[in-house]
Amino acid sequence: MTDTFHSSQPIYTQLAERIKRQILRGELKPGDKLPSVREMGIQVSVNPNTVQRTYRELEGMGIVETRRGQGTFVTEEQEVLQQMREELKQEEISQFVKGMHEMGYSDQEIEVGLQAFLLSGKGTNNND
Amino acid sequence: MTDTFHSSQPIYTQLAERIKRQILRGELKPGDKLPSVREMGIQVSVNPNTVQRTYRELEGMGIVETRRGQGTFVTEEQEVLQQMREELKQEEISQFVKGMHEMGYSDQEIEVGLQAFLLSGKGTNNND
Amino acid sequence: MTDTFHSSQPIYTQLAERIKRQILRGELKPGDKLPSVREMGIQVSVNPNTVQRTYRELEGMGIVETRRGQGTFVTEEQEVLQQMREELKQEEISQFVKGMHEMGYSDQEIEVGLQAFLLSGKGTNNND
Amino acid sequence: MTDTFHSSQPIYTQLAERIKRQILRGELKPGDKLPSVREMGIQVSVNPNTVQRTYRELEGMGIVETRRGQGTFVTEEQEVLQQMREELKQEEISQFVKGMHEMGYSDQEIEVGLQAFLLSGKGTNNND
DNA sequence: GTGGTCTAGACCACA
DNA sequence: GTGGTCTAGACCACT
Repeated sequence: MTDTFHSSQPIYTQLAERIKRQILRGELKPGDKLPSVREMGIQVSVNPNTVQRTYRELEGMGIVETRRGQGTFVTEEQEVLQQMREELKQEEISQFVKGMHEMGYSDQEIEVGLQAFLLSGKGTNNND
Repeated sequence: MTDTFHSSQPIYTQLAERIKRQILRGELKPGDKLPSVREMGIQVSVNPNTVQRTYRELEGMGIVETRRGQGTFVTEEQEVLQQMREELKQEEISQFVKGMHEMGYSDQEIEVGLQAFLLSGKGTNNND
Repeated sequence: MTDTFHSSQPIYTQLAERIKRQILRGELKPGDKLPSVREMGIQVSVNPNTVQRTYRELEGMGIVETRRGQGTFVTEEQEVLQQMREELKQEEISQFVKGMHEMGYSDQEIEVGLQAFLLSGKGTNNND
Repeated sequence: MTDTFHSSQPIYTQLAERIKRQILRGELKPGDKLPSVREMGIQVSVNPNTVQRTYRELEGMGIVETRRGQGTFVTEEQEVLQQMREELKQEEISQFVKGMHEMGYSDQEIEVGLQAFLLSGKGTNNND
């Protein structure tokens, strides 16, 4: 995770997405402390101000909570996390479809292709 | 397009994928000349030898043709390009599903989510 | 086997041919391990990268299989080896005829000469 | 032609063969002067004594003639050259067949393969 | 100019 | 150890 950022989205948005994914992946659990803005700035080689902005955004969504003098923590409110999970799913799907469209695949190709792939069992994660 | 390469895949593979996508997107059309190995090497800031390996790989798949002293060109054989299109679709879907699984989404969530998204018309590309 | 390479063909091609011949001669049997790229590089006094390209080429033809950290092995797939045998026969014949033409022998001289030679029994390998 | 010698045959034999081929190819014509033993020794990077021996052998076969103080010349006697042509044909065929046998090809495979090749017209030298 | 080959040398991943 | 990748730099062949 020492990469830099690539897409045309603002960096703070990308960083927020990345943190959301880490939460979903379980790399960050409810109640966990996020790295300090300075620390995170170094880790992802980004200006601490940008990290600050990211944390503010996430706080606005209720995903993290800032406690003065202690740091920033992943919320323990399941409801919020659940909602985030749903929203991120939408975003991922949206991005995926957009990318496929750009490469000229039709909605039908995408849907049929996905179904075929899932049925073929190449994914093997039928539940979680 | 001055980025560098990121995943753990070899550069020549990533570059090949990128070129395939450019063909699908229509940024490179059948018969078009690709940048020379040296030129492309500068563009993506890798060694010309690495670019050449990419071109050789693509040539092996029949996607490009090289003409000594002239350059490397996108094939005009529709059949080959068609096959590439299918293969790339599979790859994209596979990567997408893999990523979703990593974030804890089940096959069903993915499929239902996709269908809902497509039906909602947010994609608006029903054909191409 | 300490010779170097001579014709105007690229070294990696000549080395591949040499290995194919060794397989046909039975000096290398299906399942046998080839010398490591470095070892072979020393044996034939070429750069290990050149040897690797040879191995990669042979792997592309299905003639050898490489196992990371273990080495490169002659395939055990008889079908592939059989096909290789046929192709190499064509190549040998082609080269022979080409050489004879260069020395001014006509097709007829070649064919009649060969038949006479085989009938005379000087070869004594009517079967194998 | 700056190569060295490779097979297990004595060098003077190989050199003699090479010169015979040059005559057949027309690179050396009847009456032409061969390089001096010293000169030839340098050209093929071989000891002049070895060249001397080669010339002696060729002279024994009547293929070249040595004229004191002038040098060594290709004979102008067509009969001798004709005979050499026949003998060389035999040798070439013999070597070819021997090589094919070593790789496990049967007489029949060789003959059928040759006929097929000549008929396919890939050689295109039906006369000379 | 173009692609093609080869080398020397470095570093990585797998076992 | 093994193969795999990548670089830098050289030289060749084609046009």
